[in-house]
Amino acid sequence: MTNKELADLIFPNITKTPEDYEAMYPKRDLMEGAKVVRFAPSPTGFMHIGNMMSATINYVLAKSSGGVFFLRNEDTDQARSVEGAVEFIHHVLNYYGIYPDEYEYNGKTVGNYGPYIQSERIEIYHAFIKYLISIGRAYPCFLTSDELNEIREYQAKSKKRIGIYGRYAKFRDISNDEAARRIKNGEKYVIRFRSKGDFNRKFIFEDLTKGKIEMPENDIDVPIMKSENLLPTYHFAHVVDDHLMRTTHVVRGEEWMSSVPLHYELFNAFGYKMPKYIHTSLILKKDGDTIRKISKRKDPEALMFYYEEKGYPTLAVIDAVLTIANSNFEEWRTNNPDKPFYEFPFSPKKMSSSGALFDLDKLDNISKNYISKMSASKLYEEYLTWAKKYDEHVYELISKYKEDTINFLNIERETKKPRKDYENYSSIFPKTWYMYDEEWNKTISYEFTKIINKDEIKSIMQACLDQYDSNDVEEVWFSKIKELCDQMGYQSNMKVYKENPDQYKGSIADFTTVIRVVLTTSNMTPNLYDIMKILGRKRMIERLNIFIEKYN
RNA sequence: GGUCUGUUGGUGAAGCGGUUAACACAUUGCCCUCUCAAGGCAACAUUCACGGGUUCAAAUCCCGUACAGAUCACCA
Repeated sequence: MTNKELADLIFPNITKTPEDYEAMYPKRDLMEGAKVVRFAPSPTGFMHIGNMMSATINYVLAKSSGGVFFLRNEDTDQARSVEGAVEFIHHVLNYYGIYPDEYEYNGKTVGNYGPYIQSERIEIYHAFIKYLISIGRAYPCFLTSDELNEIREYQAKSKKRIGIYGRYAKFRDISNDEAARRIKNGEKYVIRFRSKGDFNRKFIFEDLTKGKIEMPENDIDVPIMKSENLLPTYHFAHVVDDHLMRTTHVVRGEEWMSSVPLHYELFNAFGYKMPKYIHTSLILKKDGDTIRKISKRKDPEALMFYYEEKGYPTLAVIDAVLTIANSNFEEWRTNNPDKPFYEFPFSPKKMSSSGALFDLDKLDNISKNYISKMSASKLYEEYLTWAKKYDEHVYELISKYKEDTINFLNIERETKKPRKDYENYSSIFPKTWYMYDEEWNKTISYEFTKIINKDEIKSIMQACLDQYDSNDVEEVWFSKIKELCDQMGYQSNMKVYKENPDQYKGSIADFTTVIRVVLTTSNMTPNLYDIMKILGRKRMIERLNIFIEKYN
């Protein structure tokens, strides 16, 4: 029996050849230097920060070169597929504005190089496998999992290289007739690639971030098609898909480095040119004293749910990711504060070659800067959108008090050096809750610093309210406060006070703290003048009364 | 065990044979100041994992060692 006959026996219904597909998916007509890249997650888990980094880099690479960014769903491992994972991928990409040019979702396909879901490409893979069998570069292997385990154990024990190669490839050289007999017999089998490599020979391949790397040739007969669902393995799908989809640059995790020799041989077997590779380093996490790969199970910040729930601005997250990915992004960002991130000239060479710790402090800092530069109304919109999804109570309050909320968020905002006190939307309410009357029914503790005499506080408040005129500009208001301060035995000049603190009941700081705390319960708030203006006389009196009632 | 990669401060890092070893985050201190936030200023690696070599000169080049990570599935 010839190879061709064996191939026909295994794939009787496959009539197309690699050449047919070659014609169906011609080279893309793009400008010189345009990069074709892909984000190809497998829905075996929810999208995590590493995926995010990969997606972002791909997007930037495509956008900045006038190329194409497509999304491919790598769902060949159906046993491990997680419900909702695909939906979440689309959600995240959409949420962060990383829109693929080509994709397939909910029955809709965009792009001419599909299908973009691997399980729908099974016929294509079969045509390529059939071809390989017919030229003698692939064969059915009937090794059972018990046999496989035995081989592995033996190899481990005798310190040999692990894998199916050389004499361990038991079915590599059986006759086609025997293979056919076993298949007709109903025996389970996988299709393995027939490697021609020599482990003692080296080849050099160039990774765009790590540089030239010398590696031994592959000599392992890896499975390219699984026995159960007849789907290809990752390695084979990668070669077929990225060739037919005309990918120019493959961005993938460092863990794939060691399969480069295999991919190299696979591409060569078809006579195809390898794409360029950008192997990105892992994102690590410091756990006590040890540094390890970030874990979806242990580290909440590993999964993309985290950032959305906390309410980080999307662009802040992207900047944080790019800061880790490319060492000169930060510099570019300070020089180009308003440019969209995808205009960043990403350089694979500038990627760190060692793993980086994902630094949440850094994210907070980037995020604070972003939020401080938003207009109050824009911030309000974002805050509202976030609250609607993640905090109903806050949503109701800020909807009801829209004007107050915007005015409050605007305090010390539209200035050259705006306040930077919110790193995400979920951190706003804990710092602003006192603006909402409804919240005052809950337990209140007043955080006074120095003056704690109830009657004294009452008279200070009374005096300040008597003098309060909402038409006063800040300077006028404050000079009135100072005047009262001095009249009541406090010192309005901090310098003078510090020289002889014993001569006064307290300083202007102690004096204003009284007003601040009675009105907000907190001794740490933004500008008092603005807060009083937003509250208005009526509410200030109410709050004084609440104080008198509750404070002992 | 084989194969590959890496190792500059608490973190991300710049550096590519001669620099006071950038910058950013964090931390600490001071200043400013009605609190807070912000801002300003300053401190924080006598040294680039270790050992050897090349050189007038090494974080930078070479060799070795140690340590760390990745990978060696019909998972991606």
